[in-house]
Amino acid sequence: MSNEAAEKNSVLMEKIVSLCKRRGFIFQSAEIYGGLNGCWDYGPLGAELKRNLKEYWWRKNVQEREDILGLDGSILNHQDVLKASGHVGGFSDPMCDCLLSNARLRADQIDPQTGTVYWFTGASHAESEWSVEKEYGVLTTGNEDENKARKTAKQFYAKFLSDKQISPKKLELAGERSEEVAETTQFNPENGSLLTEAREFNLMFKTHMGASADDDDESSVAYLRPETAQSIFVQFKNVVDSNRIKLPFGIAQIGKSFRNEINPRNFTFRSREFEQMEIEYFCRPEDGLALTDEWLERRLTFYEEIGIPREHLHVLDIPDGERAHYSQKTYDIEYEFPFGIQELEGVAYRGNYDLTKHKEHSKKSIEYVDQEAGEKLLPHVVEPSAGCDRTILAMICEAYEEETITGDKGKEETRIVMRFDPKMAPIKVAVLPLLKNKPELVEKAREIQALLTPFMNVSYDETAAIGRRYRRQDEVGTPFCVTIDFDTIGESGDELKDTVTLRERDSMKQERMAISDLREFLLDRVR
RNA sequence: GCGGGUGUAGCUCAGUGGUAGAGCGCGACCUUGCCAAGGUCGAUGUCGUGAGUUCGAAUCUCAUCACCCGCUCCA
Repeated sequence: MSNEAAEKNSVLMEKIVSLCKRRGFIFQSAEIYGGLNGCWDYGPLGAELKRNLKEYWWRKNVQEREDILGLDGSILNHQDVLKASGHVGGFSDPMCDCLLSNARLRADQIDPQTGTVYWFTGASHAESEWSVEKEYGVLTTGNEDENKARKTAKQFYAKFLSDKQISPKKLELAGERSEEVAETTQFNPENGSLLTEAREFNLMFKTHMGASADDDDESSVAYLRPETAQSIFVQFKNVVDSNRIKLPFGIAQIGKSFRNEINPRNFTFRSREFEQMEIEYFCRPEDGLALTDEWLERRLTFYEEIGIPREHLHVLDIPDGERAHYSQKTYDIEYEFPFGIQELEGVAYRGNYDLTKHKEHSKKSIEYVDQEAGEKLLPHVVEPSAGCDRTILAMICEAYEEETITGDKGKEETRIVMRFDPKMAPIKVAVLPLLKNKPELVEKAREIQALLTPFMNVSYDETAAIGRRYRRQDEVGTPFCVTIDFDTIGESGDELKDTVTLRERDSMKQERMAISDLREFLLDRVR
């Protein structure tokens, strides 16, 4: 992305964030207390939008399928579940920082080095009577000599100088000694500088069960789940036993998950609390790869159905070596966000890794029993795991449009319109009496509101000029507006009596429609 | 975590030490008429938070929180 394009997209993203707040889609969590890093609240319209997405996903993936069942697992997870899954221990990365360049490295990815370390205890500058005492070391390898180490050390100590005019070369090093080391990972391979001690970043939220549990009582430890998937694996046997279901079949779940992200970024994209929509689709080992491809296609179709076109999605076939070791195939479905192409969903073929781990750790028999074939097996699984909040954000970014329109008087103006798919739109129809100081119009409008409310989310607005009200609805993506005028109440004769103006969001076209036809017409388009 | 930037009304922003501002939006009323700019009236601020300097701080200093950008990270 060029700088110019990045700047443009950054401005676009700011406008989207601003609209989300202004119209009540998304607010910063605890804003009046200064905000809570990485957490967001959905306002009235955001809550509607999210419900629409989740309900549609559930309908398509659970209710309309005989082979997929739903689950709603607890958010608090038993520590043994996450030990078995590898999240405890494995879900943290030891990191260290370079003392010289501040670069951050993963401690487990540093190649061990052998060479001579030159240690120093501090440095001073005689002319300005400045000095610092701090242990520091530089590793030299191969044919590098001690002068290189001294130069590096001076650069390090110069970081503590208050007078930046003093050249690092003018510093006097103190307490030099050398040491031979082998296979060390304490030094930055790039520049030989000493690193900080490796620090653990545990990415899970840990808590203690029981109101009187002690903080250092290890047995009371529980975790907020880092993914919804584990309860599906853990309850696999119960689901099988309580339902007459045969392979292949899936278990689906929508719910909150929590990760202590080091660096939350990009509005709601990387949040510490987020919602997932996951399916674990269990199958025979020989069907896994083909089903992975099938699920990828099905998921791409889903995004199209909710208004995210295929051409704004990218499929990343994760190459060997970058996938989790147990995965034979993984696709990432990515969307072109203004801040870059980023992952919405992963479709991963996980083999039977998870069930195997839970069988081992629980020491319970959780195999699937195939009565007909007379065999027991741990099925393989394909996991389409979608980010709900990320999908919402993609829908918002995709819907946002600034349209330049030329008005009657030839002047150009900008119309901000959210082109949500009508199925997803938070408000389906706005009911607008042309004037609010005419009781007959208001009364008729209230009747139409009452007529439609049981079937869809309706908004009633009688303030301001009619054009302004249309634009307000455009900004929140309401696909239809119904306007009640004097013809509706029979002022122009019986032919137009009980008809209204129906205005469509995207085209801004208007048509006259009988009130009695409204419900069916709208339901056909907003479900 | 590092570096840079930002934080003032609902939104966008002006305000470089001396009375807190503008535009838009919002609310009420008027308006027989359909794509935001007709009229009248009105409400709104711990100037992100906390400390310090000062007779006096939105403004200067320090700390802190949040957001944005670039690194880094993302099982």
